Amino acid sequence: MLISTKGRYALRVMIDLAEHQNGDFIPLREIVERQGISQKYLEGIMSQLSRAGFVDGAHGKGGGYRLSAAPDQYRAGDILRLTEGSIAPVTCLECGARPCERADDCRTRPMWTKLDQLIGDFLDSVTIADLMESSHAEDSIL
Amino acid sequence: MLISTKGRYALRVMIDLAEHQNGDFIPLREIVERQGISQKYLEGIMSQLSRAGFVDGAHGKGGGYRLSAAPDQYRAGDILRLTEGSIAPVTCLECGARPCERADDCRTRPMWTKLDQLIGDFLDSVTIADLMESSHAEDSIL
DNA sequence: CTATCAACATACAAGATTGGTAGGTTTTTT
DNA sequence: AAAAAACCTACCAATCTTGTATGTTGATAG
Repeated sequence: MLISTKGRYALRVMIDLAEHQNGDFIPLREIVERQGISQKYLEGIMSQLSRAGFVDGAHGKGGGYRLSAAPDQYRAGDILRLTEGSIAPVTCLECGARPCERADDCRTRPMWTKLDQLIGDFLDSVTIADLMESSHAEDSIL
Repeated sequence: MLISTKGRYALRVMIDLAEHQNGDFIPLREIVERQGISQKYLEGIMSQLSRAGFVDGAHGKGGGYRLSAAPDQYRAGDILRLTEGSIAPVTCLECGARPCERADDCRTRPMWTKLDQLIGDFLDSVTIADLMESSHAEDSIL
């Protein structure tokens, strides 16, 4: 498994925020009701999205979260890279991994590199706007 | 991480067997020396490859392992599916996963399905022959 | 100024996965 | 009988996953 619930939940929350955006802040409680996700678990994820600037959070009554940009400005790949830490298919390609001493004559490395690009390029080609209910274009990438 | 050491080691062993095949059985000890992998750990992986019929194993002196087919008959995807159990990027797409009750209006499912196909098709397009040292074709897929 | 709402923070934990190790048994050849 | 090598089972420590529990901080309404 490449993508855990953390990344999948993050995407679903971003889509939910996009589909229900009206300028106001949306309290997490509402999202949790619609999506059926543990609120406490989501709080941690939201905190990450908030610190990264993907969403704005507001305290107190009338508070909640809202997107900080238009839905088509968010690439699924970026949201997943943030919440998953890495979306590399093998640990040797993870950002910050100490280089494998066998890398130079590793027969499989070119394959992993290509797969990594394939995955990254695809997930970067999908935006939150592409994932919204309203998005049913004929030329959809999905 | 999609592919653990188990799958990566399995691939490396298969490539090693392909590059050193001469009709004889190759003892695991030799492979371990060349690849720098824990022998005891590898034994478990070899047992899986053997049961699946990907390699032939022979006991006793002069024994060891050898490929049961030509290198171009092995798809990387098949070896990884066997050793990893699944190469689906998300648990909801794993073979045998109980269907998600939200699947029908899941906004992200089409994306995961497409990603799953992308990964599977790519890994099925690569054979052990493609990964051998001798393989340096101009039209290489890698 | 206080009650309430909601984000934000930290600690804990059960269960699964990862990446092995330890110790032995079976089969084949010499 | 001895050696080589596959094969088998059990165990283990560390990490990741998917949360729960228990708060604290900040904003707003009355």
